Amino acid sequence: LEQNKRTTMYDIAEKLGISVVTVHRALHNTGRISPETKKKVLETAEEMNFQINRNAQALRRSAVRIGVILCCPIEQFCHEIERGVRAAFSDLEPYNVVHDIHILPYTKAENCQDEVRAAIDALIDNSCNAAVVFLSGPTDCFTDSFEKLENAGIPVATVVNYIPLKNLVVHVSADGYCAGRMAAELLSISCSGQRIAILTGSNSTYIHSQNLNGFLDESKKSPFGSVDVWEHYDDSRLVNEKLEAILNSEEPYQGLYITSASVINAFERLSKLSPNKAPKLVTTDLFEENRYLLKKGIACATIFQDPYKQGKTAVNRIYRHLCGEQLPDRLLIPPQIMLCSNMDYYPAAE
Amino acid sequence: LEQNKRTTMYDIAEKLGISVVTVHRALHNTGRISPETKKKVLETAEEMNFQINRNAQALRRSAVRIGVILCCPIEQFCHEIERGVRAAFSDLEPYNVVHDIHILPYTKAENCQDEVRAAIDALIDNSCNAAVVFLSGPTDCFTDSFEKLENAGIPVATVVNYIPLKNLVVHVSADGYCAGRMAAELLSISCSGQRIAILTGSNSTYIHSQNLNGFLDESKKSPFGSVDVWEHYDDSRLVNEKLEAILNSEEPYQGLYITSASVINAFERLSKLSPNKAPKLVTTDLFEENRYLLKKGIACATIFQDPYKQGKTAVNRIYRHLCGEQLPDRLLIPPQIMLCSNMDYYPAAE
DNA sequence: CTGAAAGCGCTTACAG
DNA sequence: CTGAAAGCGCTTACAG
Repeated sequence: LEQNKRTTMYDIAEKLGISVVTVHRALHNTGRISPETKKKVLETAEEMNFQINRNAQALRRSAVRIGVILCCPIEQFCHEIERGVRAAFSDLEPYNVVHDIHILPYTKAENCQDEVRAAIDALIDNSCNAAVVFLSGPTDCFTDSFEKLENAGIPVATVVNYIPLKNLVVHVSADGYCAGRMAAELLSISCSGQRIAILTGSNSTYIHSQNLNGFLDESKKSPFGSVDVWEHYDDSRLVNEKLEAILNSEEPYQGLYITSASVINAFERLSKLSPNKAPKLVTTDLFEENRYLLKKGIACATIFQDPYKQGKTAVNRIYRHLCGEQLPDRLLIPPQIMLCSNMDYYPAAE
Repeated sequence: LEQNKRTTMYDIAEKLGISVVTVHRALHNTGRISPETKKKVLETAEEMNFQINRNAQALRRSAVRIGVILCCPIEQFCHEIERGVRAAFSDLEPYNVVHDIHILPYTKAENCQDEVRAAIDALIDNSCNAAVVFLSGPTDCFTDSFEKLENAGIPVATVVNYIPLKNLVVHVSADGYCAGRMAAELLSISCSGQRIAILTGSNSTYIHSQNLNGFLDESKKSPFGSVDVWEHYDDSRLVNEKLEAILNSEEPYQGLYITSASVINAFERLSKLSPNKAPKLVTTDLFEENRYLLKKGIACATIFQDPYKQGKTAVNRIYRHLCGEQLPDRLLIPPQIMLCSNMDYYPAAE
């Protein structure tokens, strides 16, 4: 049937009396081409409602290689990112996409530096068509390696932590501000007008400050009696010290919001709490520890930032970029509220 | 580089000294082929880790036409399903997929019957390669039309409501049982040991009974003082009558769970409630009415069943089925908890 | 600045 | 039961 017929590059070429190669050059803005020809092609493409056939495109261009570098101190978190990344590649496998995954052990910071550099070199040597990068901690020390990536013309997607790169195509992360607001709103259901404690890393860490700002802004809407912020600077001893202080406060807290992965460090103490007497507890992410606390009724909810989806989305986006799609350069993954009754759906199986 | 090379059907053919056509027949279980040849091909494919190149496959087979029939009395809900369906098609457009969408006005039941039959005929006449179907109400009257679909060999995906069809490939729906559990768990945070009312359609409707069973099962874990079920049989006058009775109950209710779309009918009354005095309210889905109630603090949460995602997933699944992927025949979309602070993320923009 | 030709890996008639 | 040939719509050298 006629209606099944889509416009192809041949149709455009025929209409203008030029070759398909010229059409290709006009559409992809590549090689030398006269401005008038280009203009005519683009107009005609628009007019004939041309949409490139990605099957043909991907078939011709043959295998696409995407490199991935993950380096993160929180093992469970890193593992979920990796699972998401692998799931994306598994979906893309039939489309002739190959991958090059480097999971770097996060031991001493110095060790890691060498390995990050080596991994970046490997991506370039293997002539990857694109890269997905997740690095923890400061990245100033990698400027030389990043420059190599840029010079090799390899487009990059960052996950979780933003890195300012010239060839950055998209940054995928959780919406930490929204997560903080959700925690506050959730606690406000049962703790309106009461005393709240927040146990957090440090206000100078981007994601923690986002959580905190979200929480405080939301608190203005339906005020608590007070909101006290306890920082532990990601020091596991301080985590437990501050937690103890919160639990033994003379004026007791009715609600407690724990940001970041510090639940892992605080787990032993938290697991001994009794569900009915302890403050209403809202945690962050979905580590094994949080699952246990939810099942026991010690935590009433956790704000899940879906690292699986972050990893999966990053790979997907960079692939679609390689296909020529125009997409936004920033993508926020909405946090989700996990209770006991829905947590088995996450992390996603598919 | 050698490592970039994937096994193709030619590689298998060459290895076995047969033609690529025979390999194709073996892999797709089509046409006449000797059992030994077939066995050898399948073994070799496995051994050489053959994965079909879907780009080449889709390119050769040219345009795929997917038909969609939606018929539902709740306009906002139907609209979201449609948006999801269109989003899926928009993603698939570069892959040479065309669509045939029939949104049927849900007026009198009899009217709708004719239109459903006409739409099914249209799908067959246009030689659609697959269909996505969402029908409300009883479907016994359509057996003749369904048979035509079956005889035409058109694979079908159902959304929201299950229909028993021989050519059903996948059914996509929300997990209503989980939604009910989530509502109970959410209310248990602030209403443990207190009196709860559930306003629901009818226990004989599948989705309502799922919500209810989930709620009651979850209640066993952390018991409420009592849980009373009020049925309104989807009669808008009864909705308001029962709601009034709940709100004016001599022994007041501290929590209220409203299943299904009855919030739309109950909206006028609900919107007049004062946030602090009314029972803690948990609603279902994310209609304009729910958004308003969340913003005003009248509802504390709503359990979102993501019709957008249901529609989108259904189209995606049936397409992947056409590509030859083996996928589960049932897909439950996990419900999500919407508060004021995260509702702007839904329905998904992308 | 432009074009002719080959080929990516499949599937679909058609012939035997 | 099996195979030779054409072609889906692009992109990539190569030649001019």
